Amino acid sequence: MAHELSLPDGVRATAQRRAVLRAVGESAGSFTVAELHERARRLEPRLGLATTYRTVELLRASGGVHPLLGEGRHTYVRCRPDHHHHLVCTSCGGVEETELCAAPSDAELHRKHGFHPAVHELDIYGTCRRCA
Amino acid sequence: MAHELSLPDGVRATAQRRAVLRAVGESAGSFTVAELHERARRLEPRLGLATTYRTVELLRASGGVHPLLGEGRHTYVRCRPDHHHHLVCTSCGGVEETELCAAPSDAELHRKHGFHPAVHELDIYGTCRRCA
DNA sequence: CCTGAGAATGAGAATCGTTTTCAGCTAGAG
DNA sequence: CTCTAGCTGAAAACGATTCTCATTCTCAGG
Repeated sequence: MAHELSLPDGVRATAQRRAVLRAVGESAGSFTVAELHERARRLEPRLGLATTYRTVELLRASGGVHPLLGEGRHTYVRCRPDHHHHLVCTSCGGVEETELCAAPSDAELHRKHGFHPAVHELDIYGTCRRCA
Repeated sequence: MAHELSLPDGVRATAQRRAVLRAVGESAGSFTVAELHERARRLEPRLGLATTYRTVELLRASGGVHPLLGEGRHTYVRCRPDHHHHLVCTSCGGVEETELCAAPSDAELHRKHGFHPAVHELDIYGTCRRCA
């Protein structure tokens, strides 16, 4: 369960960044940057909002978090390094990961559309077990 | 090819809304609201930015456009009413639609996760024929 | 263990996209 | 044609994100 998040190579390990990393690791579902900031601030009160944004962007670029298509506000979820997609509950806002994936094959996309896929994002919206 | 976009029932057909509709219809790939506003303004110079936002929201709610997970700014693509997904070229920004779809089955999602899927969004990012 | 270079930081200003406000305008039912 | 609820533009307000810059801190190399 506890895949450890880590910073990309070549960036410095500061107390602030560690606090943001831990806060992401402790997060259950989706979160906004402001929520993350508030949570990480309990671990490191000197953490500023700007640094939280900067760290989230680092994590996004290195695949540690994934942005969701939210209504209005931007939310993120923590990501595992392996392939997976998200089950977003429209009732409670919770996000589950699933390894289930059945995207069209690269070959089929290329044959039908001349398209070379690189990555795909599949977010499934619905109702989770708890809210059913 | 030319599925006609239309306004939801019960809203008035004003010159401004018609201009936005035409601008969406003419759009090739993805677009931001600001770009759409600029384009629609050529058809109807008295169109304000706020109305463009309001009309895009109308279209989004009625399924005429679909928001994309962009880097930074929010972009939209025009949508057909039937089921489809998007092939987004990360090189030229063009968006193609595809009817190819292979999301995990409702039954499997329910069995493995207790999740009741309602809708899903699959956006495939890569390189289009032209940019290959 | 020091030290220095430059990476990272917080606070707050600036910026950007989006929504709201409100007084005036207009589509369209009757 | 008339009347009214719905729609509008302009500008202000708003919230999220980025930038600026003086200061602090990390850590590679002595």
